[in-house]
Amino acid sequence: MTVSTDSATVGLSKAQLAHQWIRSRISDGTFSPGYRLVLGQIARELDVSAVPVREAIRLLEAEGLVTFERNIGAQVAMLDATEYVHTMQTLSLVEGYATALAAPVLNADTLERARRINAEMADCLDHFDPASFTRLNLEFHSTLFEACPNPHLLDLVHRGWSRLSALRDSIFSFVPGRAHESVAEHTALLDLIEDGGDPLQVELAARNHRLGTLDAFLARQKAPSP
Amino acid sequence: MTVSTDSATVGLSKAQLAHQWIRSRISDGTFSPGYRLVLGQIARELDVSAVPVREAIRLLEAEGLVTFERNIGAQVAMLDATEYVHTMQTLSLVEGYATALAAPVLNADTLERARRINAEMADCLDHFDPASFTRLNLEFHSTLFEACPNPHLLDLVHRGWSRLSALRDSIFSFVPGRAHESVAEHTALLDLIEDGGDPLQVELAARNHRLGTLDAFLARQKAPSP
DNA sequence: GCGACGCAGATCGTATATGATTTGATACAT
DNA sequence: ATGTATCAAATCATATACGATCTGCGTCGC
Repeated sequence: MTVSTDSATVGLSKAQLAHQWIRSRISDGTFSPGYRLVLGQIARELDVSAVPVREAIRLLEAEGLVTFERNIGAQVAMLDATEYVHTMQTLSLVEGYATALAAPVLNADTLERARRINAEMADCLDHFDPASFTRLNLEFHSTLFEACPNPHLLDLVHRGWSRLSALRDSIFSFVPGRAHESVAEHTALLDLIEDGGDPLQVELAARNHRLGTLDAFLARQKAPSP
Repeated sequence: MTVSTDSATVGLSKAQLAHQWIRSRISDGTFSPGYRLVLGQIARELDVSAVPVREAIRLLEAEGLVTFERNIGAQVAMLDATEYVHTMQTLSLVEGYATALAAPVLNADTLERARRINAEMADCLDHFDPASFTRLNLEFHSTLFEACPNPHLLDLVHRGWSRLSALRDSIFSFVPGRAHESVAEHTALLDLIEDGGDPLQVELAARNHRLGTLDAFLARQKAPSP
């Protein structure tokens, strides 16, 4: 979706290549939280020198995906429960607003596509396919917020999702009860947008939908499956 | 406030030094929008090699303060009216929420300090001192949002202000009428917080206060001083 | 006169080499 | 046995050198 990493790499500097490559590895779970990123090691693997790799890692640090200490090294950010809460809180905020800004410019086709994606999500619940459900969930929300006319905001939304995907194997997990609720809220949100609902109402609906997922996680933390 | 740049520079890498140095130059207006940043030139001035300077510039690019093109060079971001709108919109959002999250943990001393700062701002209006007014405005808002317990959100707020300060000489300007309104809204916001107002109410008050400044700017754009 | 070609300067991009810092292990003294 | 000093390996940090790319200008052919 965002970048195919191996297809359209023409014109990119090696530093940018390394940046995307490492980010993909973090997103797909090859480098899980806590994994140590050694400059020389990655440089050899990508067949480049250490300088561009260093630059890539510093950029990832700025994005919050890795931590870095002078003369020590870098490692994929350890995203504990607190970090998860902060990230979800921020993402709920910016995505909610982005969705509200995007709502007025969404056409019927796009909304119809969102409904189809949501229907697929419901199917995933029937067949118990959490992986597809998670993938489709991003697809659903993307369909809405990608139309946001404010590029800064959109960038923040992307970064938020990027962080979340980095920890999908460590903390985040599929909560069946919440998932059903989620699908229903998607429908409600689409209805609200289609009816040309008040922007603030759309914003809060989108925000609270995401915060609901956070709450479900927190409730699950307190009382692990008995 | 954020960094003194020349005082506590111990333990920082040269790349970090360059990063802060360039950022300060952008913030204080030495490098105004459009200014061309030449690697070798800056490297000579700071008496370091080009590599750390390059890293610093790439980080500034990621922050949105400079634009960068392969084999061409970097320049301080040209922040036109559209960019200003997007930045203000995003900042209003994140700062509003950060303020709402911070509100419950503000103590009486802090609120009292905010009131004093606001009183000083009113004085600046009487003596027509736009520069101090602008400085105090940041100080006022910092007093409130710095207590925000979500570090990601706080970082976004800082970045927003950083961007704004970068263009203070090009677009942003002091609008006397709006400034009076601003002081009044500050008081209303403090009252709301002190009364333990509903978080959403605090958020929207803080947000709309900032958006009001944006609106004043837009109105001024359409109808320049007659 | 006008457009295409090509050269020179400027600037970025990266590889290589060297220095600085940290870490961990080992040996020694108490 | 424990604590400390010392050394070697690993790793980051940066300077230097060289290569790649772009820009602007001058020249040549038409």
